[in-house]
Amino acid sequence: MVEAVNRFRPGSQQRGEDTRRRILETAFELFASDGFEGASTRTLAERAGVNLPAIQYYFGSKEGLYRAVVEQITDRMEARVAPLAEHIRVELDAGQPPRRQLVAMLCDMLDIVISLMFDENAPDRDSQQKFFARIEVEPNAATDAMQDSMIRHVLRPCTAIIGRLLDRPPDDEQVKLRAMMIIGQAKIFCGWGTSRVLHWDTVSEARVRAVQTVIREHIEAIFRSVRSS
Amino acid sequence: MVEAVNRFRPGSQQRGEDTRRRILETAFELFASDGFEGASTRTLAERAGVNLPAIQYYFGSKEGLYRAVVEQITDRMEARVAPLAEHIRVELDAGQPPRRQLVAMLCDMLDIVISLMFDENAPDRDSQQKFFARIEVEPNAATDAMQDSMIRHVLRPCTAIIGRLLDRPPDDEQVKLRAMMIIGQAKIFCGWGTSRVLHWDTVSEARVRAVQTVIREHIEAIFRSVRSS
DNA sequence: GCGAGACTATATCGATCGATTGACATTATC
DNA sequence: GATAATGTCAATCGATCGATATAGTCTCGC
Repeated sequence: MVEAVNRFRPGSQQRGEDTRRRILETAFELFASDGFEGASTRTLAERAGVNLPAIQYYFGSKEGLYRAVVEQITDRMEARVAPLAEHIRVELDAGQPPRRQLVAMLCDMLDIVISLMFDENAPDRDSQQKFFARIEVEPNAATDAMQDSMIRHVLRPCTAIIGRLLDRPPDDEQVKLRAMMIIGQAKIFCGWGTSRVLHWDTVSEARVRAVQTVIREHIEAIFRSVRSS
Repeated sequence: MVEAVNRFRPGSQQRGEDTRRRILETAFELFASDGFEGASTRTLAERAGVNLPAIQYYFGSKEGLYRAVVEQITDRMEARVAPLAEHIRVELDAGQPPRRQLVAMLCDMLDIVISLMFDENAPDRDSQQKFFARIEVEPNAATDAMQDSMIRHVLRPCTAIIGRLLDRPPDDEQVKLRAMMIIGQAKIFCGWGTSRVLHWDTVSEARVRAVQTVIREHIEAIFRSVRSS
């Protein structure tokens, strides 16, 4: 079987590009609120204003569309985190930074995570939070890759820093525990945080800074008390 | 239409009681791993070793079964938390406890939450964690009630204590933020915690205590540094 | 302006879902 | 042991799902 040279490329023209983007945006919102199985391709097509076969046309299958959504979020997350992750790696490789700098880098990382949760002036902030909560309960090849990316770009730099702060290897169990707990302080806002407890219908920049300030205080307090044993 | 006086009661006899319990257990595991829409009544009936109509017979509908599962978990959670929640309420009503006692009570509450996540020697610990993560993304009349229960029995006592520690009203935004973050340190273990980062295939009692010890240190460190402003 | 490729529309397929029917088996009660 | 209540069973219904077949429209290069 000879493969055709000029394969057709969905979304290569103007009209198709718009349609493809519209499907992707709607799928992001619908998958976030209803999940992969809960979101039907029919309501998705209707809400996006496209035909039912358009999903198969542009993304191959419903699963392919889900993959595309996850990869988009993963890329967005990596783009925001990667620079700091690289900076941390370089600083730690250069030697032993002073304690104050280690804590500062850890706080900077959590700042970015917080700003990711409350993605400023993004209309899909709510979907973003819901989707982050969903990857915990929808095991998948795509979501697994996203989790790996988050572990590599967020958790691993944190454990590296905390390992230095506690004078323990990065894969030490206590180091991993503390890293997870500190990240958990930010991750809690993916769930019933903003909607049910805090009644934040609008997320102002001041509120995001408030969250970042509090988590900074917690981190600094923790590593002012907890030192290498 | 006259209502019959002697309504039939599914599960009132020995055999039916066993069947009912078997369905409930299997539903707990299946809903936890596959979600409400992902879990089909057919695979559920097959795995529980019962017929397909047995679900409607004992629980009215699939949704009724889901409700029963959620209520069972909610009751289990309330039974573990309620005594301490009441103790905290009484102590705070009596006056202003010393700072040390406030922190101790907060740590005790988190101890219980941790032990709930890692429900010792329970065969369904994995399902428990998954289900706790699911209620964040599966809005429902039943899950909403469970969230309300968790807010009332866990979050509210924590905010009450933290309000005293910071000399602020319990509904102060900074108080609620700190309470959520502290609980988030425990809640993080519902997700990719035990399985992907820590590679805990078995959860020993020592590991649970390790988590409790670390979170105690964090709480004590936070309120050693952060005081009323 | 015409033909090829890019894109959209209608109708429908097979599979699976939750729920129901109606008959049968078991158990309790008198 | 007869009768009614309780529990189980195979068969099937209508609805909805994801995917496809097929035909039509639009756009751009020549």
